[in-house]
Amino acid sequence: MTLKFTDIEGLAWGKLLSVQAAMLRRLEEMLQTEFHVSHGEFEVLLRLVWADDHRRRIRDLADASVLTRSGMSRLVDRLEQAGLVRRETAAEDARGAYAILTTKGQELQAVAEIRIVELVRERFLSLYNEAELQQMGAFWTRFLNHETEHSDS
Amino acid sequence: MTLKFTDIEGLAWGKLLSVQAAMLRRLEEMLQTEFHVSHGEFEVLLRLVWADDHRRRIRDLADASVLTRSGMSRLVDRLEQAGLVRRETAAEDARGAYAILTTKGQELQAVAEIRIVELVRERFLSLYNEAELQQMGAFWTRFLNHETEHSDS
DNA sequence: TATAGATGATTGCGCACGCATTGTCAATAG
DNA sequence: CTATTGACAATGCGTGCGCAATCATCTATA
Repeated sequence: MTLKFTDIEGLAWGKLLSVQAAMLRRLEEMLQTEFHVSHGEFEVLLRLVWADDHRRRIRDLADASVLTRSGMSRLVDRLEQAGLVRRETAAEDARGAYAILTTKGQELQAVAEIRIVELVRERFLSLYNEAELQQMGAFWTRFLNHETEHSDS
Repeated sequence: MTLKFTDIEGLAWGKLLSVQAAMLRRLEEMLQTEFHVSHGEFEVLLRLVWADDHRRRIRDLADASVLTRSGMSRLVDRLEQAGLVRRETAAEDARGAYAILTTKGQELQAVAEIRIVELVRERFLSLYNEAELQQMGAFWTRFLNHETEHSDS
């Protein structure tokens, strides 16, 4: 057990950071210039599209993201301001609030997703064949399973 | 060319985001609690360790990072405040300034790096064998080469 | 040499975030 | 039924960042 990364480790780990930084920068830029939403905001729209009735509790949205509840509360503020989402206090638990996708939000999400798929395919996925993509997926699944098993912090 | 990701694409791309988010959260937390520096601040210390004379221009540090010049200027402010770095105006170009590692900064970097290697090995690298790590490295190298070729934006 | 334009670092301003707190409500115990 | 405890969302405050403007300096051109 040495104190520095080996060359192989340095490539596998260090460059992983660069890859995702490069891709996220591009995505952020595209979403901002074409749709005036941040990547985080788009992710919320996407989760609402996936959800039953196009609605999710603020708490759940926060837990599923990198943000805290307060951060998510304000992110929903901005989406509401932009008319992409509306709020509704929960019928079954008056403490909670739902964020609900509006028609406008749904439309924006659909178009933005098409552009994202285009961009990710063009700059990332197209560099690998089917078998390689499958292998990557297997790598990540292994990591995420291990993560949820060991420490659900 | 369909409008949505295939399952394989969704794994290879979507989960990549989760993997690196999970790892970065852990690293941030460790660096903050054990060494009171952010991940970005540590990265600057690391670059200074690598540099000749342990000194780099603020401009170069910014370009090599995700930050703008102004952001890097303030990051160096904080490192200076903490006594990990000192500033010096450049002899060869009086517009510029160097950030220079202090002994204290060098010591902190050395210890922190050991912990980072430990953590990354324990939670990520240890899940894969040598061949798999090599393959990952090849994947990332392919991406980064393609990226620098095509659009140096 | 004089001057226009480019470049490096810094700073004012606004924004998004986390932390800690508050207000509201639900659930459980007595 | 009441009191205590815990959970959800919202908000005040502090912080780190980008953008744009500024100041100092370098470089290129006439």
